[in-house]
Formats: sequence, structure tokens, C-alpha cells
Amino acid sequence: MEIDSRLLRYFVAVAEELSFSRAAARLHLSQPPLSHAIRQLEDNLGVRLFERSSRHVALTPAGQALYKEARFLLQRNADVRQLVRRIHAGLEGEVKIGFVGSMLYRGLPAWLTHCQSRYPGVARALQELNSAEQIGLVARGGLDIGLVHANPVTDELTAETLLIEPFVLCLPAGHVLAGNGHVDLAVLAGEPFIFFASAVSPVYYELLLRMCLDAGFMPTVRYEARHWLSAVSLVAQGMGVSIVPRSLAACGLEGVAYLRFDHTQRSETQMIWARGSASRIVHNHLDLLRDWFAARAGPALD
Amino acid sequence: MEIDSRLLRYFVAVAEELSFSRAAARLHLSQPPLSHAIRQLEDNLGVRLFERSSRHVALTPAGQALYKEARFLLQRNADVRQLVRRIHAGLEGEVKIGFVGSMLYRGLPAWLTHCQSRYPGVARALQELNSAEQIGLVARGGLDIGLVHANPVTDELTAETLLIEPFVLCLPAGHVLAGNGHVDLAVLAGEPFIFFASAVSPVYYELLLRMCLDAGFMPTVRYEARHWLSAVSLVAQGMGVSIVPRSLAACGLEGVAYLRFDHTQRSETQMIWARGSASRIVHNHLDLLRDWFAARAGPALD
DNA sequence: TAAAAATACTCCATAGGTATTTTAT
DNA sequence: ATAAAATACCTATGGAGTATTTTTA
Repeated sequence: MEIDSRLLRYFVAVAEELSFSRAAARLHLSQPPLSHAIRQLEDNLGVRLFERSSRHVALTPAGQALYKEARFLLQRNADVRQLVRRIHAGLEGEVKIGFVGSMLYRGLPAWLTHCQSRYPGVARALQELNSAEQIGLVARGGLDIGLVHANPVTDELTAETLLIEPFVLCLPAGHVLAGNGHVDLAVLAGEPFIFFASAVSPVYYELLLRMCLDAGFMPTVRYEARHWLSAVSLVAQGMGVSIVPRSLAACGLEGVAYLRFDHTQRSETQMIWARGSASRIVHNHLDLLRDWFAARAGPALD
Repeated sequence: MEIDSRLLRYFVAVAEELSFSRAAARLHLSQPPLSHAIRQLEDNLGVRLFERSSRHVALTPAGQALYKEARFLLQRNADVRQLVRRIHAGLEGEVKIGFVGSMLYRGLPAWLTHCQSRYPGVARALQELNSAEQIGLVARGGLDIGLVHANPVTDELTAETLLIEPFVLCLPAGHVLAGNGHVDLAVLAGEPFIFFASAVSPVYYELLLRMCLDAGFMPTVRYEARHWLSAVSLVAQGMGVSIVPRSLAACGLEGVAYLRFDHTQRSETQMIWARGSASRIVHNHLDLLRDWFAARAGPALD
């Protein structure tokens, strides 16, 4: 049986006042029950904590040691109260976030710094994973939040669209069409294409293929890139042309031009989480994602 | 107001069993009061700790954090119990011990190792001080135990004789008398003497002087040594002869011979402590000193 | 002798028990 | 239908109060 924290609190008061009467006053208590409580503590421990006479109260060596420990325990106890409240409020804790690689070029880094300043007490564990992997992990509790491409969703999970983007054509800077602001995709029918790897994201591969078919040709896929930056980089080196989500235009690589073209397909990113996730911290982060991307992506969608 | 440790204990049981009924059984308690106690804890914190239905109990994130902290607090609380008991029993704590330099050649080091193995939890703070300094410090609480030479003792202090030793003559190994086992002090009347410094220990100076006067001569004191080993060392270098407590014969310095001679004076060492010292640990150490020196010095006194 | 701790008692708040209802599988 | 948590109610331990005695500087 542990020492009652009430008795520790009383003990600390007496140890600091070195007077039962003064300590009782400080505790808003009358003196007799306090004397009784300390006696009770001493009996319980089997140890004298105070040398007392009617004129003088002093700590024994055991009492001195208990004083240090009691202060520590009470302080920590009070801190725990705060900690639990902060976790409940979503101000403290850990959030495990998965993301598809393309989010690195869609404002995820900026969001993370925003997030860090908003919730400095929260540790964010990030993993780059493809959509299927994230769906499995979120369902099993291995991830709190997933940032994935549109995918069939089990009823265990909730999904919400975070970002909808059109695509742009990506050509080498020296390409004959690079000066145009807008072209018809069909013009590029004969070019070698760089697609996003179907092994990594079948969804993207399908979308790109569909665009070409809608434009009336079957593309020659010369390379399959496993990251969007690789695709842009290959274009810059003249290995072919590509179709990339518009936000890639801001990736900063030299030697490429981006051109608008007509298409109905969109790159859609969703955030997913476990349906029954009761954690306030996770919901706070979902809210932050929703607001952040609504504010940035909304007006730029045209 | 801190969290009641009883509630923490109940909480830990439920968190580990993930069942109110099983936890109640483990706590030798019926289920309703336990449910009530946890509800009380949750209300007090203003935080949900368990997700519960009639079939399933699970920790919320705040509950998980509280579980870790609660385990820690309860463990430490239990440890404090032990610590306080061990201090009370004199098995843990600190003892401040003062000693006159000569104790270094009278078994103090050996006693310390004995002491360390007997009370491994105790920290011993040692200071080499002369008798007067020790008496002052013990009276003011700056020292727990003093090892001093016989001295007037105030009524604040208790003194107990620890060691009574005769003296021996200390001559250079090449001295004409060095081969004898027993001599008359008067024979050395003309020799230069090395005395213990009167500034450091007037008692010893007086004792040595008295022996010479009893033998019928006034000695020529060529050097005053501030440590007994210095005295023996000076003798070894042929600077004179000395009279030293018999235990110095075992100090290990080469080049000197020790001779018995008739005298009534004795080197007396006492241990002193504050009369009202309630500390068990100090008394344990006093007991250990008493027993140790009684066992070693007793038979060798002849 | 005066101030502070200890003792004696009284009361009621609450920890814990029993009986029962609700809920989710 | 059943097992487990929640609710309702009751009992009694013990925490806290008032009055008084004891102790020592």
C-alpha cells in the first residue's frame, strides 16, 4: 500500500513550517487532526519523522529524506494533472502520419512547420508510404493519419478530400512547343513519355494513360519514375515528356517548361484516419490539414 | 490538490486488466465502487481515461499517458517507504566524521573498509581536524562523530574512550641502542628530540615532555612534527630521536627501530558525539567504532 | 505561565458493500 | 441471452471539527 498523497501534503506543510499550528493554518485545517494525521503517517511507516516538544519541532534524518521525496512526488503528481489535460486537449502527444511522396511537392513541408508552431508539444512521426500501405496501417492502428490518392476505402476508415489538382504537361526547356502557354495533348502523340511507376501508384499510371487515350493516341512509355521529381528530372535531361500534377511546377528544377492542356482527370489527394479514432490530437491535426490546404489550394484550382 | 494515490492505484489496475470486474477482484474490491472511483478520477481531471462499453474497455491517449506516470509515481512512492525505513534503521544516509591525523596509523582506514561493507548505503564524509576544531564542530552539528585526544568536554557532548596506547622510543636504525628491546629513557637525555607540534596537539607535547621530566631530564626539542609520520621520517634521516604511540611501529617506514621503555603516560583517543543526537545511523557507526577498536586494541594493550 | 502539541469526543462525508438495471455482443 | 459496466441505495470507517489536557521553555 502506497503512502496516501494527502498525508504527504500534510507532512510537507509541517516540515516547512516546523510548527503544527502554523501548518494547520496553511492547510486550512485545525491543529488536532493534523497532529493525528502525522502520527498516523509515522505509525504507518514505523518511523519517527519529527522530534517534537511543545516548544520545538524538528525533522529527524528520516524526515529530512522524506521531505525531499515528498516534494518531488507532489510536484510530479501536479505535473501529471497538467500533462493529462494537455494530451486530452491535443496539445501534447504523438501523431503518426503517412504520406505519398508527391505530398513533398504539395506543401507538406510548409504545413509541418506551421503545425510545429501551432502544436509545439506534439511529436510528429512521418513515413513516406504508398497509398495501399497507408490504408493497411491506418486500419491496424500503425498510423494515425494517411495522405493517399483516391482509393477504395473500407468502412473502418474515414476519408476526406484534401487536394484536387489538374495536371500540366512537362517538356524540356528546349522543346519546340516549350514557348506555348497552352497546347493540345494530341500534338505530343509521337513523343516518348515518362509516366509515374504503376508499381508505386497504379492510380496515377491509369490517369495519365486515360488522358492520352482521350486525346486519341496510345503513348509510348519510355520510363517509369518512382518519384515525381525523378520524372521532372528525366524531362530536364531530354529523355522525354511527362504529365505531372500542377504543383510540381513549383518544384524548382531548371531546364523544363510546364504547359496547360485540356483534360478532365484530376489528381486527388485524401486524408484518411480510423473511423473510431477518439484522439483529440489526431483530430486537431486533421483540422489543421483541412484548413491549411483549403486556404491554399482552393483559390488556385481554376 | 494532487491526485489521490488510491485512485492512481485503482486506475493502474483497470488499465492493466482492461476490465473493471477483473481489476476489482485484483484489488479485493467489488466492481461498483471501482467504477465509481474511476468516474471520480475522470471527473476530477476533466478527462476521459477509458473508452468503455459493456464488452470492451480501452485506454484513451490521455489514459495511456496517465498509466505510465501513475506506474512511476506508485513505484517511487513505494521506494520512498523503503528509503525512509532504511534511513531510520541507519542503513542509509550520511555520517560526517572528524579525526586527528594519528588515527590514520591506528586502524582508521581498515575500519572504514569494514564500515563500507557493513553499511554500503551510507556515505561517510571524513575530515582530518585537530581535537579543538572537532569539539567545536560536533557541538554545532557540523560533525556527527569526532575522534579526538582526551580533552575537557562540554556537557553538550558525550565522549567515550576508544583506544589507550603506551608509547615507544623511536631511534634511527643505526643508533647504538637500536638493538635493545627495552631501555631507560634517561639514557637518551643528551639526544636531540623530535616532538609532536604543540600548536597542533598541546596534549601530546605535554605528555612527551612529562615523560622526559619523569626520567629526570629536560629534553632538547630540535624539531616539531605536525604529523606522526613526519616525526618517524625525521628519525629515519638521523635528525634525532622521538617518542611515538606504539601503533606507529606498524607504519611501514624503513630505517628506524622501536624500543619499549617504562612510563605511565598513555595516548588516549576518544570518540565524541552530540548528546541529543537522535540519528540511528550515527549510533550505528559509534557502535561499530566501539566494537572494532575494542576487539583489536584490547588484547594488545599489555 | 503561556504557547503549542497531544488527547478525548463528536459528527458527517465518503469509501465500499449489496441489489438491480442497462447495454452491447 | 449473457456478461460486464452503470446506477441506486445503504452502512460504517475515518477525516475533520470543538473542547480540554499536558508539556516545556
